[in-house]
Amino acid sequence: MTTYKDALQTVRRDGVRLTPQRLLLLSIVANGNGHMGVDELLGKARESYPFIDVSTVYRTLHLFKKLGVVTEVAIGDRLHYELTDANSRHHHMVCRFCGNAFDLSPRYLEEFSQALVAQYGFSPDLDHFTVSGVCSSCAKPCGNQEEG
Amino acid sequence: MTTYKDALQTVRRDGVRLTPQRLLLLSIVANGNGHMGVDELLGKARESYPFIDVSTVYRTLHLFKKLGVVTEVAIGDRLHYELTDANSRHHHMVCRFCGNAFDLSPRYLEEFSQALVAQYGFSPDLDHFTVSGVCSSCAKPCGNQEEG
DNA sequence: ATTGCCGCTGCAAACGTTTGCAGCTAGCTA
DNA sequence: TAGCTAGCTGCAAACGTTTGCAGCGGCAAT
Repeated sequence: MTTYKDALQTVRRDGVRLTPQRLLLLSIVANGNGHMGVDELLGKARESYPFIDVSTVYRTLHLFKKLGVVTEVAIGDRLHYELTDANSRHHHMVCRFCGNAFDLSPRYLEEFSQALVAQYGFSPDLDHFTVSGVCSSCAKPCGNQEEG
Repeated sequence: MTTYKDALQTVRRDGVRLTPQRLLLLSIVANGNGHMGVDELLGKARESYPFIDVSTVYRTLHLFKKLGVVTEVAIGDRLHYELTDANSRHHHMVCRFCGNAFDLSPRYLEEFSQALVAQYGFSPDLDHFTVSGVCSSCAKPCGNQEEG
């Protein structure tokens, strides 16, 4: 699992600088459980460096996303950020009742993707795909409480 | 094509009132080309009724969406609104280069959906699905200009 | 070690969207 | 037709995110 060190190297490219703020944010994303929003990241960052600004967090996350170092995952209305791990690429299924996220194997999307290319000549971006729905637990008759 | 009249009836449900503002916005969405953002809707609405407020547009669109009368389609960063037409349900493929939206037959998603239910017991919400990617025109060697 | 360049930061203002509130009005009742 | 009530509107302020700007600081050349 070399993703964090790979990420560091990636950030150094093209005159992009590895500043303390960026190191801090990268380590927070890397050590986080993988599903942190901007608020959480800012809060954690301020524990180490209280002067960091919200705009720096946004700018840094956008940069990391552009560099492919972090992945932005839309869960409900919120955007979450996690370290991109090319070796264990996966997608998400998010339950709209309980909010839990489940991993989804890429194989189902591969079929879908191939069909689109063949039929329409359209190459879908399916690197980080999230689909909303209802999970098996919440689908049970007694379990479907919204936002449980 | 009875969608507009159906929509009017739907809006009357549950003590929800049919105000001039709502009628106006509904007719604009219904007569629009199907891909209008909040700005455009507000502008069009103000041609008929200059005093209408942005917040009313947002609130009305959210209401219509909740009632299932309009469909919210994410195209790039923008949200577009179109009248829901249950009889011609379709999905969208949006090209990230030229921004054009293409209709996608639901059959490909049905296979995908069935696989998810069978494999994970997860029922995806695929009523209004939008996938980003690159269209056949922009995939040609000379055609891939961003935001063309 | 000093200099200069250029990318990054924090601040503050701008932007798009949401929310609280007081007054207004659609639609019901008589 | 008149009156009532609950839902709706416009306003303004709040919120989360983005952008412009002046100054700071890392890096490379000297």
